[in-house]
Amino acid sequence: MTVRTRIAPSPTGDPHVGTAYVALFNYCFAKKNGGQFLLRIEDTDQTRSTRESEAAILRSLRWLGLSWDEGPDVGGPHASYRQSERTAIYKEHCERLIEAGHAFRCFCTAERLAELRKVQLANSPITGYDGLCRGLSPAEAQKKIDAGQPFVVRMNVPREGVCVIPDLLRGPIEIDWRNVDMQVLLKSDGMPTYHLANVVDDHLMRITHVLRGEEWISSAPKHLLLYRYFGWEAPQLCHLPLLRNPDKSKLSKRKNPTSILYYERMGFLPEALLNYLGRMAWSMPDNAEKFTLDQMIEHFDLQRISLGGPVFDVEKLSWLNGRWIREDLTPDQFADRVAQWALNREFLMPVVPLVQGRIERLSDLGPLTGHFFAGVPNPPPPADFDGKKLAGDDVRKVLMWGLWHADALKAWKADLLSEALRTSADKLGYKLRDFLRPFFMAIAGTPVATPLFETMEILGRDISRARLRKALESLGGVSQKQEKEWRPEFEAAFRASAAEALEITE
RNA sequence: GUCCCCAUCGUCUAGUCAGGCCCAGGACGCCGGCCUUUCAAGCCGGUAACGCGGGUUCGAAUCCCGCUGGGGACGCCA
Repeated sequence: MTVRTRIAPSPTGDPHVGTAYVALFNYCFAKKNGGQFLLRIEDTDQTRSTRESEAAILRSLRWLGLSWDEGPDVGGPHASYRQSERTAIYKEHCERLIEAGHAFRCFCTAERLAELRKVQLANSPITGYDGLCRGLSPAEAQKKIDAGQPFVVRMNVPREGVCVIPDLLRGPIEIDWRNVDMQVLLKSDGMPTYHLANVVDDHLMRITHVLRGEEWISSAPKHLLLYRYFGWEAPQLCHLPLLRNPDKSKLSKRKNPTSILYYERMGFLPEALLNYLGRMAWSMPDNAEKFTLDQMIEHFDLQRISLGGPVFDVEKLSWLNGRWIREDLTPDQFADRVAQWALNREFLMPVVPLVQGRIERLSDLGPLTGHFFAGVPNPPPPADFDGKKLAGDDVRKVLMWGLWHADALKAWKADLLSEALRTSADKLGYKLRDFLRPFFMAIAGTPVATPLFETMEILGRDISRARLRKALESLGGVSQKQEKEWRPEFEAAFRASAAEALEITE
């Protein structure tokens, strides 16, 4: 049996370094064993998935040097590799489970479930579906369906005994079935949940080994149970330790840049980033710091994974990147890399309309566009942030609002930024011109620069956010207490926003 | 709160499975020095860890138990 692994990202945002990390391990494991590595898009969340995000993920993984034997762009014998195009398959499998008595239709409303949850939390430590609809007779269920009542499909779960999860790294993990919820398998919109789609696809696509994040351990019993219900052999499971923020919590964009696009724009070489991810929880037999993807494959061994969650340390990544730049590029290659990175049409064309009309000599380009090539530089001195109408504490407040927008905005587009910041200026009673000055200082480092919203779009969400954050820090930072004081006003301004993209989602 | 996972320098880690070679090695960072027209880079040196308590053993970072600490999961998100 040939080894087959996969990475199954959900296209709901910027490509995440955690995705690359898990992909790398799956890739190395497959290649080490002469097997195949697949890419499958898990876009079953219709409200959050976008084609744009999917394209960015594919592009980023390729940029890193990872390739897949089967996937939505390259096809393969088990197409489609996009779950939204496989809904008939999931429905049919779900039907099978219902007929076999392994699943049931549930007509409970969101309100009832919320109420149930509240009562449970108050009375016991266990939450979860109470099984009300499981008792419905086929006739009763049919009557509700005929009446047009929306429903989901839930799986039956044993009420006693333990589930043993054979984890390749941790040995058997035991979880009591009591702690496993009657998971929804098919949502009321007809889409499968992760649990169903994942199991069905991994089986149909002949996946033999599932290397995934540790966060999945607690739902592994559901997956194992589904394999059993279907009468399928489950793949080998291996849960990788999670990448962490410096405070040890699971790596998150609020605390750390997590987008691969950020690292690309910051000027990290793909081979250095991949090398660094390979140093997360894994080591070469000789403890080498620097190695290529091929070297990693050659020496790859699951036993060399350490289980403590590694902190993603940008300092060390930078050091490693420096070594790759200094030690592995000829002058010619270095020049090519610089061209690839920024001196190319793809990057420059969006910049051109921002500069062509405002220069007299080409040499004006340096000072005018330096901020496009600067990563996250040190901000100007605090006094430079003060304008005539907006100064001191208000500067920090305004930048804080900007940071909140950077977290909340559904897409990082100039028009959305424009709307968000114009509305903010209005709500806070500033003229746009006064309001924007701190942003120019934080983003471009000078009040004389390319148009702000377009500039921020080109720089990307993570770079922009990092610059805002750094500017705020240089201005003395914002205490949690202060943040709490300011937040309600911001939320009040946008919670009921007419523009959906500006809504605050907590 | 409940369930589960984890535990070596501030951080990434080697060593743990097959106990002695470890009063714990390497790397990042930091500090100092050398080199040098600056700054880097490079070279040399320093700083700093087996979470705690019990066992088992002639001997424990390594095995067992407890505690503590950290993390994850408890969604019609993945």
